[in-house]
Amino acid sequence: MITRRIPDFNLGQIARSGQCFRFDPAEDGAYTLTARGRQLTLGQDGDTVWFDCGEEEFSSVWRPYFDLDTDYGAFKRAVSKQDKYLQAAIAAGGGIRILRQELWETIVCFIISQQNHIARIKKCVENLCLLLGEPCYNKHGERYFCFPKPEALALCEPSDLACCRLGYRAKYLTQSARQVVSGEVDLQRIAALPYEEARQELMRLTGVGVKVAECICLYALHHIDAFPVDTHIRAMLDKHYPKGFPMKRYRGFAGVMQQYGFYYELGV
DNA sequence: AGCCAGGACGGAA
DNA sequence: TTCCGTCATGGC
Repeated sequence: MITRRIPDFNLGQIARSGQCFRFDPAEDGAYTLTARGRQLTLGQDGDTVWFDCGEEEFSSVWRPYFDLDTDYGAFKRAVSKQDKYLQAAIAAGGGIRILRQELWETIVCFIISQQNHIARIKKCVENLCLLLGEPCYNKHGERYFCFPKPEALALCEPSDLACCRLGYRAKYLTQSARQVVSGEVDLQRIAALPYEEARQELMRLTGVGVKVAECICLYALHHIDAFPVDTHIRAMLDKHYPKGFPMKRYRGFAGVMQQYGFYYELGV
């Protein structure tokens, strides 16, 4: 068991922030997270966070996953005092962090996310893991399912995924999986590219447009200057930034502000 | 009971 | 280029 005092960290906010769809509520406000081929239970009491794992796993996996070496207070202090909207967003969701999720998993999840509700996205992802994910066992001997590898999806026809209720997105997944397995799209290479080039390469995948590509850049590749505009952010921009969002002020980390805004717009 | 969701695609103009 | 109809599904 690892415990750390972590400022600007709120587990509930992170779990609800819509970046990762594999947080499940556990006992006493704790969460079980399935990610990076593992399953972790973690919880929080005030600014003290506990991780049910050893020191080595914490340092090599979860510290980078939750971006714990970054000072989010600095991001928040960069927000203009006159910007009442972002100040309120930070007051509501200042414990959010930009995660470092696996690339392939993020591609699949955000292809599923298009024209879909978060609650149903979670269900679709869960269905997919049950159908095609490898069964694993956590440290308590409980079975769970890892995220399906591209090879498993590439072997499927869209009709094979019918039980996952993905709708028209099923064909996007099988097609993208084949592009990855064939090497037509090289994820290893994309992971090493700068933001603009990574975004462009990701958009070669079937079912990945500008918005989804930017989500992947932000939530997997940690290009925190990516600024995905979905319906919620569109509403935020129209209502509160009719003259345009102050991108220059937040150059280099606008994606963090996007995430505060998104969470605030969700109204949770 | 509809509305709409973290949009993308293909074809038309 | 931009614009528009279409695509599945079910939570709310």
